[in-house]
Amino acid sequence: MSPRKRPRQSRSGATVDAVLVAAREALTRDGLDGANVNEIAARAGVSIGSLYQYFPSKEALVAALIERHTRAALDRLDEALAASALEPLEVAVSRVVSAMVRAHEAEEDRVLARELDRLGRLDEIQAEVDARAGRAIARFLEARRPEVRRTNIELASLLLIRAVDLLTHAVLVDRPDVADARALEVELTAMVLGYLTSESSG
Amino acid sequence: MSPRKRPRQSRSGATVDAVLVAAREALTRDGLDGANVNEIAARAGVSIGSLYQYFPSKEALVAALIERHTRAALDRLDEALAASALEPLEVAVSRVVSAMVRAHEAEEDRVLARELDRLGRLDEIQAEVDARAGRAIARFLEARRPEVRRTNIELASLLLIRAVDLLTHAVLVDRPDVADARALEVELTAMVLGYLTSESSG
Amino acid sequence: MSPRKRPRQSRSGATVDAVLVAAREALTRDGLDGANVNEIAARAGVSIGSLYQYFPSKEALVAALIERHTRAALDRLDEALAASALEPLEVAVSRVVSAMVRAHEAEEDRVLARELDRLGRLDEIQAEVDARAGRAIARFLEARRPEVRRTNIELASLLLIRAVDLLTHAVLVDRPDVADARALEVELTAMVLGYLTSESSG
Amino acid sequence: MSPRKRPRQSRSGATVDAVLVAAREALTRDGLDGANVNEIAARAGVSIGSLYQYFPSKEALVAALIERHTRAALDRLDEALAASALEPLEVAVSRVVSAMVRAHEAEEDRVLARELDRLGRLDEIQAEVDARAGRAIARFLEARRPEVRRTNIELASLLLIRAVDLLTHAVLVDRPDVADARALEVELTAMVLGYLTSESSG
DNA sequence: AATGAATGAGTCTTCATTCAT
DNA sequence: AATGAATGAAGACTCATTCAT
Repeated sequence: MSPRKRPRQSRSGATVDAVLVAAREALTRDGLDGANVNEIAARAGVSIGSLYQYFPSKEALVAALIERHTRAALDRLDEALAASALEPLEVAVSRVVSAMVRAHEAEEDRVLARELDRLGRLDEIQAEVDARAGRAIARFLEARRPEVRRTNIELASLLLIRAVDLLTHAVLVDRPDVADARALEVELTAMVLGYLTSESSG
Repeated sequence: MSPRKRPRQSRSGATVDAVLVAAREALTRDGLDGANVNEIAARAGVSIGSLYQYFPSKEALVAALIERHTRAALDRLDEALAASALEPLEVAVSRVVSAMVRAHEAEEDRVLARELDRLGRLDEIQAEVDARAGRAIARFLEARRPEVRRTNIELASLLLIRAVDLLTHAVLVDRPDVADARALEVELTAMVLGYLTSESSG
Repeated sequence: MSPRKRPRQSRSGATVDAVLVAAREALTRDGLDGANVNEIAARAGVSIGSLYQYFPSKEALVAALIERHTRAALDRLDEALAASALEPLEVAVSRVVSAMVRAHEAEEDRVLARELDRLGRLDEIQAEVDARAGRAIARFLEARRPEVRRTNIELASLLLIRAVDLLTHAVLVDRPDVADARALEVELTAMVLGYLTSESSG
Repeated sequence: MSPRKRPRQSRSGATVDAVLVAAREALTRDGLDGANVNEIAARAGVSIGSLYQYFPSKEALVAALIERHTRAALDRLDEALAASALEPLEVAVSRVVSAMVRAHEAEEDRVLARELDRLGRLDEIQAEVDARAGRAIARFLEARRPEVRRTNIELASLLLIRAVDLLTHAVLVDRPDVADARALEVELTAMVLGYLTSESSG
């Protein structure tokens, strides 16, 4: 299920990279089902046989793609959280939101992730990502109490992660006419702060 | 794109309905590309020929499905907004959020809509829905000033619509272990209220 | 195999005619296989059920079409032959050639006939037509001996019928840029006369 | 329209040939629409996937067939014309007619070409063939003046090409009972000679 | 290790024909 | 007699994957 072999030679590394680049392009353009493995191989300048040497199935190829990019996004989140540990809440939230919005400049990831929803495979990766991001955000929220008034930290973490992620996509990709990244950051920061500091009426 | 013919005999209505039901199930389960038109017909207890008599392509079938359910959701939103016109902001937001969360009981719609993103066709439907929902929410927000402090009403409307919609899906469908509809409503209400009443720091 | 019923009422006659007209148009435009019986019925303003009441199969429909138009062409040939019985050979040939070229103004017939080659059904009609036209031409040639020097009258008749027919089509339909009907008649007359009066060198 | 890829391994040549042979048979027997690509592949002992690797559509397959055989016929015509350049007209015509009649031993070509009339694609091939053959015949006729009395050389060339071609088909394929190739050659030679040397009465 | 030819199950769609109303 | 809804066999084409070279 994981790539059949770890690249051992620079040639292999180059091959794997070329395939991944071509695959990202194809997946982003044509979607999960629309993408054509033979075409990906051709665009990568690699024979279909070689591609299957490194990725034993289409699914494995896509999983590798997701994994690579998701981890990068997670690292950025961790960084932003660490960097703003000592800042006031407003500043910290603003920074983290900004980092997440900026991550969408590598927008293909989102498209890919959305495509992948249907692949059982993703669930594993997604679950791991959720867990790691959730833990990081949760730790942040706990540390900010009682300024942060939310009580269900797990739920709050999930909502925040998803809200920033999905809304960034919804605006920057689907409705770029309505706002740019800067305006979006302001609003999202307001939303997150408002949410964190408002009283539960449940 | 639209049904090929209007049913004129009583048989046809039943045929169309059976197809739509089977299609919804299949699309929700297998996605746009995964769904098999022949299988849909079979499950509907209808010949493939009959299916194509009413829906001249797979795309038309899905579009019909989306349209039907999207309009229903819009109607529910309008109702909730009208019903809470005289209520305090907290109550009104709570009601509207609740209505939108409940709309997700017909959750397939969202899955379908997501599938349809790749079909140019949807853009028309989606754009119309956005416009209508956006206008309704915008009117609501304007009427609540200055209690509502957001200034970019168009952007705020879009974010609210999407936030409630996408987060409901993210929780109830993807992570039902984290919260139920009731808990979700509380949090979303907090988020929306917090967002609407917090100060812009942009 | 022949139309299921003879039209007995004026309504039926009108129905049959409407179908035949629509069928001719469709066949000419789309070819034998391309033509769509359901569409023919629709264009004729007749239900598909009614169409099948009068023509029990697509084949029967096409056969009826061919038959009707082929007989008309044959009649024109007979006429031309009769009318020029007392004329000198040059004049007679010119007239007959002219009549056959003009017959192509109802050009659909040729397209139809060509399409029909593949239908076993046509063989019967075509054979009958060949026989009748062949006999008429043969009689004409026999009567013109010894000015007409051809000895294999059956073969000569077949060649003449086909030559005029096929070449008229080849020029007027496929290469209308090369010559018009008038120029074509001159050449065909020369060809036929040259052929009839040249010596066999076999 | 042209083969999708050039065969690079020895296997492929065999595949392409096998497909072409099976296709010719099927097309000749069932016509353009009647022929079944899956069946052609099966008969060729080749997977349907392989067939589509070399011929990306049914149309491309037929076009390849036509092209291959049409060019061969053209070459035979050129040869015959060159070989009889110094002969008396009677001999030259007899030779050329004979060559063209013999070309119909690969008779399927004509059937195929007729089928292809409806495919726009053929027009290109056919136009090129017409032009090349027309030029060759025209040159021949010009060189034989004033023994050849025709004045509209372009028209005469077209008529001769088509007459020999179409009549050969009409007799040898449709009515083999009426004459064999030898008898046909005699008559066609008489027709062509008679046509070329008779006076225009236009 | 790489190549790319070959495979064939799977899918959408069409259309001649039937038959209940 | 007419209608038109329903039928379903059939066929063109795609693409993930295998394997001989």
